[in-house]
Amino acid sequence: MQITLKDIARIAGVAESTVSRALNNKEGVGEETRLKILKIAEENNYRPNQLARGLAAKKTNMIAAVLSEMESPGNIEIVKNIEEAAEDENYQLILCNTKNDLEKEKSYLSLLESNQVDGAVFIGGGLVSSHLLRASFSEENDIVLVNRLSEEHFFTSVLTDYSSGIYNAVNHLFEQGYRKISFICGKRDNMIEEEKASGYYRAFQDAGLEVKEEYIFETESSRKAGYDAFLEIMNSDLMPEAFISSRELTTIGLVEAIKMGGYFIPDDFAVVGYGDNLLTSIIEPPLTVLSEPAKDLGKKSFEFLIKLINEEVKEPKIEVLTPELIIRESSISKYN
Amino acid sequence: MQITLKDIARIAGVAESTVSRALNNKEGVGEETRLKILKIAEENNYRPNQLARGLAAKKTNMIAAVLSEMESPGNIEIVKNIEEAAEDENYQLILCNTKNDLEKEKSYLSLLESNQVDGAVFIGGGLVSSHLLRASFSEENDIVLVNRLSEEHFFTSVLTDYSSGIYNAVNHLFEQGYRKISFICGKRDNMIEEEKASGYYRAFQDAGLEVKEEYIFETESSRKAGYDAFLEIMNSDLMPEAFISSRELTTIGLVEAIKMGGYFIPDDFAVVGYGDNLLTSIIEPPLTVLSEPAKDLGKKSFEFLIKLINEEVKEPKIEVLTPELIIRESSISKYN
DNA sequence: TTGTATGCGTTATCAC
DNA sequence: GTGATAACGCATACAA
Repeated sequence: MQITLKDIARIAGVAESTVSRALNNKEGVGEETRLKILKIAEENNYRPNQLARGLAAKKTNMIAAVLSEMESPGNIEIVKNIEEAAEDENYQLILCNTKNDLEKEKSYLSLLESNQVDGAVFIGGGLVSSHLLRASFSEENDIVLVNRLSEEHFFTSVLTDYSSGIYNAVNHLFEQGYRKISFICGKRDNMIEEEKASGYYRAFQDAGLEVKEEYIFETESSRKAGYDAFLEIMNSDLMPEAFISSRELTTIGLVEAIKMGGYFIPDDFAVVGYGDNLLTSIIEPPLTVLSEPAKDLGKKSFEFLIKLINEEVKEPKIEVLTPELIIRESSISKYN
Repeated sequence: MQITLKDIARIAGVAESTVSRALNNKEGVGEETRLKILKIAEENNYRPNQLARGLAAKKTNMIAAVLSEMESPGNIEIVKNIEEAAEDENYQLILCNTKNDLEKEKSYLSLLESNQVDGAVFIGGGLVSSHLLRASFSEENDIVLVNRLSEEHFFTSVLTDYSSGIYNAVNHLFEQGYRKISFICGKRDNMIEEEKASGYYRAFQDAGLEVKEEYIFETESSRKAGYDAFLEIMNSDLMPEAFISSRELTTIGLVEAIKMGGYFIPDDFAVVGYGDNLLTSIIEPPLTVLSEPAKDLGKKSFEFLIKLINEEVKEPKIEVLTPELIIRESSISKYN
């Protein structure tokens, strides 16, 4: 059995409250007794029971990272950075994977409601569900959103400015001389995907060009969807010169399909993908990508969450980070 | 404020213990009262406080996944599978990243000792530290090791049979006609790396061939280390025909270096790498790899942990899973 | 079947 | 500076 605070009190011949104060570096305990208590605790390898502590203090020093999916390297990267930041502040991180299942999300939300965690950061996923919305209305639930939008209600959020990201990507392709640019994005009832699309439109508009709707493909977010999208396009009579893929997994599938079809990048098709990870940098040819600011997304979101928990801020804050366009071979025109 | 069990008892006009029983589906509560209680709980969105529950029942339904590093996709994959298995059993998972820092590992160990988690699975990392050893001697700490070895003491473990994995890899290369096979592994004071090396030796021995020590390179586990290893080899006068890289990151670096040097795989050098992930399957050419049984590593380790927690087993069990050799283009000899 | 009482390990509020 | 003592929210042994 672990040694408890009560045991230490008994050994030291003092009251539990004194031990508690000494161990927590609170004032009101003589230097001599403090030292004695610390020594006993050390010798007996005392570990405060976090449950009891959390119960009494109404604070667990745990937060939940609720992921919409664990497939994309980008999300993992964000979690990694949250974990790092959390560790610095002595917070533990509970990993939750909803797989885009609202029921699961709902159940993870109860971590907050049952006071098991002090706060939660939701990473990715569709428009906020009613559960989330409802939870956030209770002042006690501290929630931060990463790369996730809400319609009616403001959450403290850290977002990627996908619109300007795509805008830059399109312009880059324009500069390379490409005009027939196919855009592979997600279903546009998803606000984030709609935002990406807006960047596409805006770029064409600003260049005085007209968008041809046929060049926009809405697909699921998966490797296979990216692969299939290319096949479908090849079966049509549009012959794009370039592709922009707005998500990590579809980017991979798209590139696979192009290569599998015996085509060359960028000679036959230029490609701008999404996500700066091992894969996109190593694949042949190295891919021009929009690089998600994963590090800052992680750090910032945790920072916001801590401020919410500590009640240093009241109104929701929103920070928007711009993805960086990392230009590699896949989008460089040979006619340039 | 969240509604508590006491509140429900008051509303229902019964004792707290009755409410507790009803809510936990325990016997000894009338059907009528049970229904009434359940209804009240439902209406008020009651969430049991997990801290209080854990404190009283000495069980938190949380486990820790302690990762030696979060860089390798394989480890992430294992965590993902643990999370999945855990969710099925209604366990939460705390994510801990030690970055191979023993001090951090030690601090995460206190999660166990402070009863914040019911058990922990340690994924990867060097020989078990004394802290781990000590912790495991206390019967109360339920620990499972994944891909990690211990010298003196048996832990419940799920291991990858690296030795036979490498053995098979070497034999595969033999069959392809390669004899000068360079082996890039980790420092061999790490038992797992030593085990991998043993597979290399064994394969040569069984084939009646002699191992040339110069062909074995011990490096760090990183992309850069793999890259540098190739450069170093090119600067020597050994001209290997094939490479076996025993870790994910070095595999990637190695392939990069080969391509960067203007060489072709497998024409100039055959390659067998480690880790079946997006990258190794998509890279050009697709890599022959030893595929880590990540799914089973995850499932099995959680399964073991649960049995330890539930005290269904007493003595440590060890399960050894064999990595699968996935043969792709990178190791197929053109002279075959 | 139901209620009472106690304990889980800590923090916090009082007195002294 | 220190010590009782009451919470925190729930589970459980025992009594009724």
